[in-house]
Amino acid sequence: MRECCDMRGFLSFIVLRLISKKSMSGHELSQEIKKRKGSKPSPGTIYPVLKALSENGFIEEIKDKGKIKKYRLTKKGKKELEIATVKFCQIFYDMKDEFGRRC
Amino acid sequence: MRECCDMRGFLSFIVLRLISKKSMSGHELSQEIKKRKGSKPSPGTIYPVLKALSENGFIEEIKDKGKIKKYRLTKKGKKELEIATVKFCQIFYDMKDEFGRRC
DNA sequence: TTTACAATATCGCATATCCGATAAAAAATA
DNA sequence: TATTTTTTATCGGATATGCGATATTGTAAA
Repeated sequence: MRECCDMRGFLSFIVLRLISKKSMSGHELSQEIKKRKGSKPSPGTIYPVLKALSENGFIEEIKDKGKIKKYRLTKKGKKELEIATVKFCQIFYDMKDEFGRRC
Repeated sequence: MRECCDMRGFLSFIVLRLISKKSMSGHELSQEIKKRKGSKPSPGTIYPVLKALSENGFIEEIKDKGKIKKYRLTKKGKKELEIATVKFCQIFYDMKDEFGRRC
């Protein structure tokens, strides 16, 4: 075991959540994720995730020329995020207390 | 993509959390996880996880008569859970609001 | 004791996740 | 425009995660 509870997985979920609040580029996402997780996802991690989310119609590019490509949620993506959030809350409902204590 | 955000991973974390509240057997854990996630982990999933956690000294058996083994956290396991919980809160700190709204 | 059942254990397989290296493209700067 | 830097894209490989099938073990019931 590499490390118990290294919080793998959930990267798509985190990305959807971050984008839902503010349109972001791959690079910005990487930086925000580094802030939270401590480690920055490698380019080989983040871009394939964005590609997959894109291909599945959950996010879409907004690119005005001269600027870095950013992503925003689609309608489908919003639905997906809502579903995932509900699931998350069901699974971790008792983390509420932890958050209350720690944040 | 199987499904975006299917909440894979985190099984060890969930197990540690559940056991931290109440000593449980593999079977009980499966049932509680089914309640939360909707799907029950297969025996081929849950028992290897318990074995790994055990071998790493995070949990230990309390065997009261019978074949039903229950597990409890060790001191090392408590530390590990604390570390993981802090990390979790850092990554998902803004889920606090969601919990507030939904639970 | 024999049978039936429930809980646990293990195996092989499929897929997902993530990384590092490398390349390409775009933007910024000179 | 030419050059450098930043950002994005892709590929191969390593490891993790989880499933289903099967076997084992222990318990209770017949």
